[in-house]
Parts: sequence; C-alpha cells; structure tokens
Amino acid sequence: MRIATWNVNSLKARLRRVERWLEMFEPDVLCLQETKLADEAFPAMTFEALGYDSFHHGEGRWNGVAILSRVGIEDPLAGFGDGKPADSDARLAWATCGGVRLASCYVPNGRALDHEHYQYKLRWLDRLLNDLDGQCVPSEDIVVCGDFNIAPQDRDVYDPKHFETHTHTSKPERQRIAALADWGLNDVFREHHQDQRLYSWWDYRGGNFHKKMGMRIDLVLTSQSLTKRTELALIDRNERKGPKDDPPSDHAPVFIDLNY
DNA sequence: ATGGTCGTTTGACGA
Repeated sequence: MRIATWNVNSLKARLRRVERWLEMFEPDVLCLQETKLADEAFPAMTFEALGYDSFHHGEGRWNGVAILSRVGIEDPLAGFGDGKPADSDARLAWATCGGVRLASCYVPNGRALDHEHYQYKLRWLDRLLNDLDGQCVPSEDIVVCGDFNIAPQDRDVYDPKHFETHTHTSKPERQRIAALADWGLNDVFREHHQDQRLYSWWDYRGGNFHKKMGMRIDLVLTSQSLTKRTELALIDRNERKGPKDDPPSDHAPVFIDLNY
C-alpha cells in the first residue's frame, strides 16, 4: 500500500501535475494540502476517472485539504472532531482508507515568532493531539501526514542558524512534534534516511531549489504498526522541477510504501 | 541582511 502527501500550492494551478503524478506513482492514497479551492470547485470527476474516490475540505482562496483513495474512503471528517467551534481555516481532513485512519494536515505557518499566528499554530497542534486522543488509539493503523510547517531537527534545515529567529524550528514547535511522537506517531521518513540533506520544500525565491536551500517540513507520521510495515519512504524531489509554463509547487510529494 | 517568486477573489497579501 502506497500512501503519499503533497502540498500542491493551488490544485487549480497543479491539476495536470497531480494527474500525471497519480498515473506515474500509482499511490493508493494521496493527501493534498493547499488546494485553495471551494468544495464546489474540487475536481472530483477528474480523480474519479483515474480510479480515485476523494474527500475535500476547502474554503476557497486559502488552505484546503483533500484525501484521494483507490482503496475506499470511509468516515470522512472535515476539521477537528472535538465538537468545539470549528477551526477558522480548512486545514484538516480525516478519512479511513483501506483500513488506515488518515489525516491530511495543513498546519498553520506561524508567520513570525512574535506573531499571533504563531500562537494559533501551537494551539492548532495541541488541538490535533487532543483530536487523536478523542478518536484513535495508538495501537491502530494511523497516518497523520501533510505540511507541518515544522522541521523536526536541525538536519532537516539547510541553515539552522538562519532559522533561529524564524518559525519552523523553534522549541515549542518541535515540542509539538515530540508530543505526537510520545503519543505514538513516528516521523517514519527518518527511520529510512540518515542523510542530512533531504528536503520537501524550497522557497520559490532566489533559486533556492538549485542552491539546495530547503527544509523537510512535509511529514508522514505513522503509528507503530505502520512504522514496522513501512519498507520505503521517499521524497520525489524531481516534482519540484519544471519550466515556467508548467510550474512546480514549492513542495515535493512524500510517500511511503507499506509491505501489504 | 535583503530581496527574491509564486498563487490568489487583480492586487495586496500570504507563504
């Protein structure tokens, strides 16, 4: 079973690439972030033609998350399932696909360490952890994946020093990743790669991709049962390349293969 | 350090 996650930075702008990627990599599940679409505009038919059922939680101009699956979609849930007032942004979609409980997450960026949005980011991550407690137990087959906007360790950043004054590497953010790990969700990519220079996101500006100035902020967190079943974890950095008339997202897809 | 480049509800704003 192949499970992938990809922040596409507008599904409208990236639809052809997503179609191509589905045909080439044939994932069983693809979680998308930053679709930037209203639910009415989500191209469910396009994915259906490729054999995928889908569930989208969008708002329009910003955010938007989806789950595509060719192994069924059950118990879809838009946003947090805690019964509290809904999140202001469409950043979380849950579904069960092929027996795996999945969350497609677009964690708030945070903007700056002294910005209100940074506090929203931390609260959002606390609420995600609480949501896990509410609807899963760690012994189940669980994947929580997406754009976390957090580089878990210094080896996930091209220049840790630069980020000391920025979001994405601060202690409180990393503590949230650690809390998810304590709950039972592992950053499975790191079980398979010790390399210090493997990233999933590169700023569009300044030719950062070609300078290898990136960060690994797109994560696949797996419960213990799935961590054990993972035989491959990859970032498709080729997908970050492309000409001006077929521009890439600033994120590359990340996927794992389970051994059954 | 700054600026650079994308995407969006065309244009200031988020990333």
